[in-house]
Amino acid sequence: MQYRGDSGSIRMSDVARRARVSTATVSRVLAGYPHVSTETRQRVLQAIEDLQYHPNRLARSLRRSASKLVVVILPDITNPFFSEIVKGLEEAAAERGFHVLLGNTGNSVEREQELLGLTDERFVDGVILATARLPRSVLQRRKPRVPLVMACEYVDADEVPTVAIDNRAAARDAVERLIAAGHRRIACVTGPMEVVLSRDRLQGYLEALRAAGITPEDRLIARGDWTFASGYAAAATLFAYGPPPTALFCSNDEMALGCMKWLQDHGLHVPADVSVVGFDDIPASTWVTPELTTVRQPKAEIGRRAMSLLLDLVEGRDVPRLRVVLPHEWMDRGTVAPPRADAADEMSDMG
Amino acid sequence: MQYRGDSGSIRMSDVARRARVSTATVSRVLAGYPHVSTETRQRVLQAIEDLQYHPNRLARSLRRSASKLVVVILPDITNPFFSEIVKGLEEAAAERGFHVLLGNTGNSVEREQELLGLTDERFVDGVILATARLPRSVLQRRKPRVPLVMACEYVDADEVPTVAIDNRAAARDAVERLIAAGHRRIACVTGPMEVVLSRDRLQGYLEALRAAGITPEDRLIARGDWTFASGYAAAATLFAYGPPPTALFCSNDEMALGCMKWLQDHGLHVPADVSVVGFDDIPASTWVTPELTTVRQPKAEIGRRAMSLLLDLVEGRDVPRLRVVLPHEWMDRGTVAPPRADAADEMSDMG
DNA sequence: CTGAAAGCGCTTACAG
DNA sequence: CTGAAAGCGCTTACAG
Repeated sequence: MQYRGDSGSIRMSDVARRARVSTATVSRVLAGYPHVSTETRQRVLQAIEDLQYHPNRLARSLRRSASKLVVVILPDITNPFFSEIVKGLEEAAAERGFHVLLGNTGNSVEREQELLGLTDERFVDGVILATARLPRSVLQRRKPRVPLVMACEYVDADEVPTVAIDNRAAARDAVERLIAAGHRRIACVTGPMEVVLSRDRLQGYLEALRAAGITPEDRLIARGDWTFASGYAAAATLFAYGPPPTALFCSNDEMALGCMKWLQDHGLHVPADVSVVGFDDIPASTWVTPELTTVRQPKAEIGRRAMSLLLDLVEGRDVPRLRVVLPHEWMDRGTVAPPRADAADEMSDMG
Repeated sequence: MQYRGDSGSIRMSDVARRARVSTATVSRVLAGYPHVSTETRQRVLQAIEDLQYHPNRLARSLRRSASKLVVVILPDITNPFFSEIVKGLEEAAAERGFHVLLGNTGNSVEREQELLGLTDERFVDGVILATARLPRSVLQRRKPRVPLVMACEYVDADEVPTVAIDNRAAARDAVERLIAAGHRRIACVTGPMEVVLSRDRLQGYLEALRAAGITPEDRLIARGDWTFASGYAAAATLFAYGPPPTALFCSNDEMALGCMKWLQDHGLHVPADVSVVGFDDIPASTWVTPELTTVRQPKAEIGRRAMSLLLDLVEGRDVPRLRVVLPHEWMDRGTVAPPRADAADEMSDMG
């Protein structure tokens, strides 16, 4: 194939020979080092141009022991939530002359390990971890070869730098809004319980109920796995028996959309019959009718802050705080309304 | 920070010293080279374990002049279409012992150049290009340092390896279905005209119309940029004046969803009043009600084939064909119906 | 079975 | 202003 023809890859020494200088000089020209005579510089530049020379980045990185490369480990690029996070990460990296490469784990622990391996092998200067399926014991045991910052997720370990919102408070807020609208039979669709975020959001839900004097019911808590399909299935479960919930609080938007679909498929109107609240504010939350009411995470900002924290660590700067908590925002759209009067009646029967 | 404490990174020579062997031997153990005495192997393994040694991948790659790393350049990870492509790519890479890292251009030509630069600098062994905003002249002028395969997109250049569907045929098929359902006033929402894919799909649309003896009307062609918002805006344009279309053929699903939203917001029913067809078959196409009828691309398969083609080139294997065309599929869901009788009447007036 | 030595392609003190 | 030389951390013929 024509692509194998690079066996004779051009090296710096080729440029040096052509320009009749040493490689040291070529290197200096490339680095923009000031003390090089204009004439020599010209010759070198010309030779580089003639030869279409590109420095070997592997060699450079090895020598400098810095690659100016950061890897971002994502659980699932399928999840639109991460798109904006990545945008923020990339912005902040570009500003400081770093490249970012994305590693997709597809929720596989092995892939996550493999990608973290890239950092053990010092192939990159730093890593952003936007997932943590890896048991936290493993994460703590690792002695990081390069700086690591967690975005969105966190581990309880004291010293892992993290940028995220307060998930518990955000969930509590959301459920309080439902309660304020008059709901009392509020169901919760959670994410996988192995993920701290899911536990936090469930926690917030429970806190809000208790604070309002509502006793949580097991039957009103359904577990999903973040996907649309799992939201759809969760709704089916929640409406299977017993007095049905009048509102659903979902741990992410995709599951909330799944719930809405199930409700529509079964002749229930949102929000007239059932209110639905999501979490994250992904683009698709405004693609449906009615548009989804949700808790917005400042995604781009999380990305920017996480990257800038990481690069501070990479560059050995002084970092004031290792944990950054960003504010969430209530996006009041079309899926929350007061419960129907008859639902309220039922409720007073129960009370 | 604790993270800077790696100044004294463990090298192979440390392992060698501790195991009382040469680095050559350590390297052999690591490589699983057979002719090493069991005893020596044990000592080396123990030393590696004790020291928590990880080989420096930069050094290894430099020496071997192969990194076992492939970079995938994506226009926009926001686009769910690419998620499944990536899944296929990763599967095929993993099978053959390669890592894949994702590079997101965010539709920026500069970012695309930068990422291609990574290949000039031989940081990776190969590259998959799932976008090509770069003018094709540039792409052809480049003498690739490492193999490159295009996925989905293509350039007319004869010799760039490509895996994709036949976009023109797929679009023609879709529009023929609408015609078969009785539609004659069919609008088209295109992607950006700089992108070949958009031009191909528009071409297919025009071919289908002409083959049915329908004269294309400029006013029924609206240009979008792949986003939901642009689909929404396109619908507004198409229904602004003149006899309204009875069906919309959209160059991707996200724009189709935007059109559906506009129609719903304006009291028009899909598909009773207007039929809508998308392209790609992204997950969200089944999140809405009714579910979107669309043209499915075999995304995972495109990914797998593209990667396996790339790795064949990387490994210098013989490659039978440089261009692979995969079949598309018509996903008949809920957004296509015959036009209303009155719409048909209007039409005969025009005919 | 094992080691000494060269070399992958750069960069960077150290001289001059 | 410029070059000779050492070295980043590996791997791999070449000897023995």
